[in-house]
Amino acid sequence: MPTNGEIADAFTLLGDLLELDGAVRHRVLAYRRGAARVRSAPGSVAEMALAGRATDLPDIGATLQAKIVELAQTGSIAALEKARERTPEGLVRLARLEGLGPKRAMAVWTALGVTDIEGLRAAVEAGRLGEVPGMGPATVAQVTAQLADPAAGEAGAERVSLGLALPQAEDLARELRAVPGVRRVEVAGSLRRGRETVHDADIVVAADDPAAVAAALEASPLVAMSAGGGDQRRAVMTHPGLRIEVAVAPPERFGNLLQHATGSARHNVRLRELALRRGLSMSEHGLTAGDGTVTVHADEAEVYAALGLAWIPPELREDRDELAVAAEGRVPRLVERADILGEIHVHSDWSDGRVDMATMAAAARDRGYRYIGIADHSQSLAMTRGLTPDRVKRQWEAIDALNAQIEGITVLKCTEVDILADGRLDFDDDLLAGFDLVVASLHSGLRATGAEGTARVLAAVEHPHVDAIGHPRGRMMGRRDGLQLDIEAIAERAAATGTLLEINGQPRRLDLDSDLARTALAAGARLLLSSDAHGPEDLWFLDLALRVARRAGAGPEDIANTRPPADWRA
DNA sequence: GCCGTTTTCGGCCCGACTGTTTTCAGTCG
Repeated sequence: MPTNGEIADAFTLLGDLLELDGAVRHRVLAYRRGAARVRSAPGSVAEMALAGRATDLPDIGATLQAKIVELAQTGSIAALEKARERTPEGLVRLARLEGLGPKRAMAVWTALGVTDIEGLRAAVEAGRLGEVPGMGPATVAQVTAQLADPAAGEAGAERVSLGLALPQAEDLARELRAVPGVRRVEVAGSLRRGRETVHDADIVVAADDPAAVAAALEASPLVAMSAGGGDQRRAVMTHPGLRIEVAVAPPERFGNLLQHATGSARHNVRLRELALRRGLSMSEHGLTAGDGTVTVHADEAEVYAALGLAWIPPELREDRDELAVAAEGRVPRLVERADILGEIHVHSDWSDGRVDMATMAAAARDRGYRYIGIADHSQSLAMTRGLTPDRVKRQWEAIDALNAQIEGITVLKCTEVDILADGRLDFDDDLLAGFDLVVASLHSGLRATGAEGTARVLAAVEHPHVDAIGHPRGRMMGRRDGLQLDIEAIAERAAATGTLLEINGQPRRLDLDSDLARTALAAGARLLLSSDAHGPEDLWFLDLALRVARRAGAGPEDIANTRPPADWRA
């Protein structure tokens, strides 16, 4: 049975090949919309299609459903194979290079016979790219620069974690707020929507004089180089290599610009379609009526209100069902930073943390937490100085002493106990019973494929002493995707046993991700937010986990951290 | 290829910017 990801990949490729072949634009877009819809669907779309129910999903019609059935039953799609014969697949990567696109990629093929990246490299080295009609020196230089990267044109190349991009964007936003004449500055785009990875950052600025903003960018110590732009938008590159787009509008239409720049693109398309049905043309410049009068909005909520919609949290603007929900005024109350009372998965220098428990507890108190759970590693994880049972008991004594001395916060005796290869835990039950709370995590066998990962996680979920599963999938961005978990099965058992599933806020983990978390919530499970901090400066990673939870649609009642642990079982 | 507060056919979001242009197509977000 093909996974949603495999179906989505097939549709994406088919759309790309059709686009190169010059197919009608909206047919191409239909495949891309279908791919996105399948990819984010909570259950198996192949099973739905075999039951004739995939057409219940928006953007999936009879034709796409038939192709999903074909893929499930034969392992391939005839239309995709035909498209591959007609158009070399390597051109897809060419078309992804900046400055190229489907038209120019095809022109390169026609003029030079180049069908893949390697062929393009050879053509560039031979100085022949400029022979292609429509390719001037600027485009040749742009393409040549990208070819130095071995991953040039690969899908998803150069996506960076939310946790690495967000601080850079916020630092620049803070600088811009101090510029004379600047009234408001917000981080927008996929960062504002809380996407786990982004390929650039967007900042919007309310100011009457765009030139002052441009000058400030030019002078900023955070900026390595300017990356072009005009009066309304400028792009810069930070020293770590993040591209940040800065858009400027006068304060009276800041709401229109913020809404536009936040996206998602699909959400905005739906919004503009809705506007058209009401006789309004919508853009970042405002709402234009049929007689040409333009209405502008200083605040974003006014834009939605002008279309008869309640304001929609940015994390939900992904073209699921949010417009219908907002039209009915049923927008959910998502979990917020102020709801968070504490967390139970941070480390100390008893294992691989950088500071002692008292320092961590004081830092947690400074964030307004009422409790903090020290969850150091268990004995099997030797490289982290995992605790033996003897050291666990000494740590408990130290925590008792700390609680007697520290004020304003309660320190909890927790552990991040390893789930061993056979699904058993790294401590025996007697010892586990002595902890306030037990987080069980996988740290080995994370490249396994198939069902064994699910079985190990399920064994831990069923364990009577386990309160939460840490970073369930075990992904590490840029290194491994982690396990292919049957998250529905896990979440159902987690709901039945009262076991929490963690959203780990480490920038390279963000695990569960928002799609898995959304599915887990639908199956009735509750979530635990963790920074997995190894020092005080990591505690803000919890804010990243919070964004992921909001993207999953989680409200305060879905998140354990909004309550004291004493309430969790109830 | 999808879809319906104009529709089962004929539409399908909107604008900025760039480069190669002799008036605009292609790309990008």
